[in-house]
Amino acid sequence: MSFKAPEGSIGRGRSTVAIKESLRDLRVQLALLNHQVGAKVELKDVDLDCLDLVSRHGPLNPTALARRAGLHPATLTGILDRLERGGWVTRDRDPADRRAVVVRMLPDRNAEMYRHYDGMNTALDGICADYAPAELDVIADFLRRATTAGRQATEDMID
Amino acid sequence: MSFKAPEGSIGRGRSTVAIKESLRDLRVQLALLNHQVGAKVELKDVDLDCLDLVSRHGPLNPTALARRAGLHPATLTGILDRLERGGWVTRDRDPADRRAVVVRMLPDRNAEMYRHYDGMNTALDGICADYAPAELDVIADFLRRATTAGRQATEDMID
DNA sequence: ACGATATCATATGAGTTTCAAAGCACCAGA
DNA sequence: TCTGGTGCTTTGAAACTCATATGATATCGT
Repeated sequence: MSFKAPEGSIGRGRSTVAIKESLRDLRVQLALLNHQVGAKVELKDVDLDCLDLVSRHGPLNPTALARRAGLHPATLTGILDRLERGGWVTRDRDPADRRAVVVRMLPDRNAEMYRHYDGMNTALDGICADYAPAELDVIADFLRRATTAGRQATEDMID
Repeated sequence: MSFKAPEGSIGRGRSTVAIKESLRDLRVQLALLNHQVGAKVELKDVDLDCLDLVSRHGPLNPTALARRAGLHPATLTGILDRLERGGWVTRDRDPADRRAVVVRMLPDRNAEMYRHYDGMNTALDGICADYAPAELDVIADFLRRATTAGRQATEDMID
């Protein structure tokens, strides 16, 4: 997917290669978009990634988040400090296990964050409007499967 | 695209929302995959992004790269130091303008980098194999357009 | 129930990174 | 040749990452 395939190993079809190239460009571009959003809200790229994970995978504790993000637990303390200082998340003590901490994104701020992606969102709405419902289903399906593949590839790499 | 839409603003169709959600997941997942690759080759996430840009947009000078990556020129010096030390890129003086520097990725290393994405690549080949050629074209087209939208949204954010 | 061990988050400290500003080398126009 | 502008790097201060140590709590074995 990332970085050009050596000459010998062309994939089965032209479109498959095109898809992988586009996916690579898309990744970089979304990273840059995120970087700009991060600049707006005064957060590091990695902070935004963590916030995304929290917002997505519900309330979770720092250790689980660190594992998910591939970061050292101590590093996460600093990241959570910034996120908490900025009012993006709360750190609550788990009543069941008082060692544990539960990180939770604040809903209002979620909406605020969403606003920063407004341009991209409306652009995507416009793009999607050009496709037939069946085509949209194909695209959605592909993206889901690509994500799963990415997760698998990432896990396989941790050894 | 990133972060959940407020309840009121559901998009036109179910699939469009699903696509935006998946795109968000995909972004995070690819960032994590990159993070792991970065760990393997002892490069920071941002280094890998820059290397990707160099590998993609041909030989270019640090200033142009800094603009593309949304980074401070001084920051790029450090990044290029690491990339050069690791033998990923070369810094050549431009003979026409001896202030200028041309950054160029070394082809051998390109192939080596490609190997780290092997798992993801074969997974994607497998996924693509399940689609008809016409469907693959639809997907490739969508990804291209989404990338363009991302680029536009990023540029609009720099003001 | 009690002590030993494990787990969770954070503090500490060393090494690294980022970025603004200054500096150096070079180019181009007057 | 002077002057201003451009391109990259160095400098120094602040911030960041992460291995290890620490303190608080939980769980296991007996």
